[in-house]
Amino acid sequence: MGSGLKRQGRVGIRDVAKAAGVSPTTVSHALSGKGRISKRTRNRVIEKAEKLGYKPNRSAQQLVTGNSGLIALYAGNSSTPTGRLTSALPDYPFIMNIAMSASVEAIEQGLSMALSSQTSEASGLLQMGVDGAVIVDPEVKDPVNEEFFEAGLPVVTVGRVLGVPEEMNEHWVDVDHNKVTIEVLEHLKKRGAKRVAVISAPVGPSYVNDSLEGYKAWCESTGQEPIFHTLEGRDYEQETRRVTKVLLDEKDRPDAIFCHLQPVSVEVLRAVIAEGLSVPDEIMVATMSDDNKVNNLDGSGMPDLTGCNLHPEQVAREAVRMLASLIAGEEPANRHVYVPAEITARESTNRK
Amino acid sequence: MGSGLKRQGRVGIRDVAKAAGVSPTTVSHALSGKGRISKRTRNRVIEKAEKLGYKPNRSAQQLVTGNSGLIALYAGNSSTPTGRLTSALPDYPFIMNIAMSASVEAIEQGLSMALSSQTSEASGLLQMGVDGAVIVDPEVKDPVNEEFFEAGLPVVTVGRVLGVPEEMNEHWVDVDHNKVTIEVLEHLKKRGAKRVAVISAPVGPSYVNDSLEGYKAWCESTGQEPIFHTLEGRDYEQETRRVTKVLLDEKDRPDAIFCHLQPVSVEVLRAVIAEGLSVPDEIMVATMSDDNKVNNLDGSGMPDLTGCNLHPEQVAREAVRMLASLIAGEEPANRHVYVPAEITARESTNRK
DNA sequence: ATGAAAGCGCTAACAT
DNA sequence: ATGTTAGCGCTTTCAT
Repeated sequence: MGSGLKRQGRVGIRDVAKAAGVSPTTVSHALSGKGRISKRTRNRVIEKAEKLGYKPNRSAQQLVTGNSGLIALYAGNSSTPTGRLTSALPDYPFIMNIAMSASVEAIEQGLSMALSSQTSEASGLLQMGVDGAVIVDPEVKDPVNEEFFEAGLPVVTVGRVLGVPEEMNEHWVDVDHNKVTIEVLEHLKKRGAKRVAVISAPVGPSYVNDSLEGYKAWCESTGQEPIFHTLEGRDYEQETRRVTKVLLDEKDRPDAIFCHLQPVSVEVLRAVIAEGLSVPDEIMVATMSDDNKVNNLDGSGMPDLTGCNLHPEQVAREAVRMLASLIAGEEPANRHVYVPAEITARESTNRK
Repeated sequence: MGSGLKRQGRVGIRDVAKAAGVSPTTVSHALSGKGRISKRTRNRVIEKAEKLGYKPNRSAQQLVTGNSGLIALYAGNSSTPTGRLTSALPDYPFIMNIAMSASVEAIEQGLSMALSSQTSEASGLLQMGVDGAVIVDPEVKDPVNEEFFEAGLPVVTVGRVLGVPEEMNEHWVDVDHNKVTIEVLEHLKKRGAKRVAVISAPVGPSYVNDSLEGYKAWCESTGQEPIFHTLEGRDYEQETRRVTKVLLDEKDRPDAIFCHLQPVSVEVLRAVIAEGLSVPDEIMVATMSDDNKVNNLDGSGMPDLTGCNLHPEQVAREAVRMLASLIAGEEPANRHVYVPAEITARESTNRK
């Protein structure tokens, strides 16, 4: 026997049944909304259940339904270029946030969650009988997507899979990067920016496309000539310094730079200041990926960085909730969810 | 019904029993090592089980044993000073590594794992019926420790709880920071260091004590005067620059600097180079916390940083394994486990 | 609209 | 040393 000690006095479905004066079956139905039950009894049952603090025993539910109650959170290493100092930064905090929140939401949904960051682990989880998966920043070429798809297991992605038939990526949660990009651009404009340049993350994830489209549309509508560089991701720091130098040396120099990745913004900040230019007066800098634990730079001699709150916690929760629905055999309320994001203005764009 | 589709043709204990010509009970006993069974039949059963690819149904096991099969990984925010750029760095990769590995090991142990980083979440998990917890870098004052202790639930810590009676921290996994510190110091000495200074992480976690003790012992045995600064953790970058300046301005300047935290080392590297001194020829720099994804600085114009492989994956696995034993009601093989660590020499200490 | 009964896959008393 | 029996707490036919 384990340390379980047979959870003393835990209230079960029978206790609720007795208290409500009905059968266990009725309680089950009332709580799951499956059978046909009169409103009155249902409410009575629910009330009693809450009053007694009834929590269904997940093991029993899983045993009878045949589910394992386990889901995988797969955050592939795709977007984690290895071997460089700064390259680790954009991903860890974001994935940590997602993982923590997803884990909590999973618990609340009666599921538990296994993390995996490698293809082999993910396959292992499949073998172990997970009920479904959340895949963060999915890649088309990643075999994990296909494996789950072929196994017929429900998958919810965070970010869309670009370039595949819709039925292979039916369910996703995403941030409206297009919209938040435009919000940032408008903010910069309002603060007096005349020419806004963009330093983009390497192509691949859908958010890069989305943001760049937003930028192009905004340029079109405002008549500004688009100026953007897409990083290759081999060496963020070096590339960023190079690109920044190029931007600053242009005859018609941009007076605001918007970067997708937070560490890139920091490097831009460094480079701009090193060049003897003032932030935000001569150049404003903003980032899309933001981490409030990280962007507050005071004490480092650099201005706090304007960023976007992409609400990773909410993204994670929505994804897990959607997956839970799918596992329960329900059609989720929405198959596509956009989580709103908004700018967090700080010192680096506070031009007066 | 869920998508579980009643796991078709899944081999159960009865199938194994039939194949081995014994009863289900015997199979159960043979596989768990509980009852008294002859060696011969046990082996036969095990063989058949493997051949048929038998995997026990966790839900059924949990239902009957009364365990939830869920453990908590609690990595408190203690060691994560907030609000500063670099302060996020030391923790995220380490905790990510721990979390991922722990998660995988949990699965292998038939458990699943919920992440939590906040007291409230951890309490929530307790209410939800977790079977035990792994607590990373525990703090004495953290209520989470006590809550679990009082609930009588098994806890394994990663790092020791300092200053509490032994029975409140019976089970832990730790890295031998004392030993690895001395290994680094010896390495530096061998490379020609005459005076080694240490910049220590803020006090609290046991590893800080352990490493500093190692340093003091080493100083005593080599006759070097100890030179160390302990960061307060308010602003790593600024503090580090200040401390480094002080060290470099001493008349009898140290020619090697060992830091606990990787981002601190990077800042030291910057400061030393900015001061016009060469690494490793004039000053060697090394770090204790290391991340191979992060310490490889080439391309940034700075030498790769010598660090220590603290084997976070192994630490996590040991901790989960120990916890699994405790949950199963067994006395674990060891109540204290030291995971070996070793230096990873790189360019920043490669003085010829 | 509600309930009785069967059983998910496993473990653990209690025989033998 | 091995088998028999009785559930763990829940869902789900199938009656009523």
